[in-house]
Amino acid sequence: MEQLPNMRLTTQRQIILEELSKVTSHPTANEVYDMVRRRLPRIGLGTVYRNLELMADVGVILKLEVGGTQKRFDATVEPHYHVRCSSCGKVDDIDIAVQEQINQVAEKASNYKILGHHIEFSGICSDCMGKNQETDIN
Amino acid sequence: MEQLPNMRLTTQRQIILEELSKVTSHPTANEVYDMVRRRLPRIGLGTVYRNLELMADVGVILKLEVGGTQKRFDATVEPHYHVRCSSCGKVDDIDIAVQEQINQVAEKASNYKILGHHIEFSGICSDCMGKNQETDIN
DNA sequence: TTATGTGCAAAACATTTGCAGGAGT
DNA sequence: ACTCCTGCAAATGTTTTGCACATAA
Repeated sequence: MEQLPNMRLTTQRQIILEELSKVTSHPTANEVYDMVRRRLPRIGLGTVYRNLELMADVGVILKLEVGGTQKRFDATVEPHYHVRCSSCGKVDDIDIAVQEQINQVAEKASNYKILGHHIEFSGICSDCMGKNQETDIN
Repeated sequence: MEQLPNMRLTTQRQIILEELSKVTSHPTANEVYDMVRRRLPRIGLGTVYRNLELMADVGVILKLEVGGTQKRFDATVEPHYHVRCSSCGKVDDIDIAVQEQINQVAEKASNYKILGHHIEFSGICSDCMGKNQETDIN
């Protein structure tokens, strides 16, 4: 699970990637499934999971393991950071400079061979700011 | 779920907190359950989940939503960062300075009221470094 | 005494997998 | 043709929840 293998170009894969590329909302697998199903009504949820996982392994998309119970996916693979709304669970990009140098700092401070890092901010989005933050915390 | 309510000091809660405080391994709920069960054999897994969640809400412990499928818990509540081994899934602390200032940078770059951030490094731990990294990726 | 907490078991989610038939190359 | 892939459904793994009984305050 690391190199591009004999990976076939199937309709399902094309459409999953197209739909994911259309949005900036970092959808969950189930949300991708819903999006794709409008065009391919007979696609299985398993296929969506298998292909999202596969594309993430190959590096065509990004798998975000952020807070909340579900994994999220992102068609933007360039390194960048995220905010997650503590109230509604929405995830947005944070467009600030990537701190490349902290990998080395972290490597010196640990026994690990550091490969990378991700920053997840938490906060309250402008939508939830208005309504006195209800409940959720998805 | 935010202020200390009429929270009773039960045996279960004391022991869960004691056991979690003994380790630095960021155990999952199930691992805490196993640790606690040695002392309280009849405790239910639901009780462990309920109390870990409750203590995290109140701020006595930290709930880590790092990569992998399970949440992890930490008795150290002071802000600090983590590394996760891409090979075996182990999570360790990374003892580097907390970048307090980036919250403001992020707030300017977004529509969010930023409350905090967490950095998760990924890497290969020294144990996995030796054996040419097997499989897992828990 | 009485509201809160617990154990147990079932339910609810999220994700993975086995398999028989289908489709890229 | 010959793999690899898909749909379907069942299995797995994690977390949550309903309820009757127990217990801290």
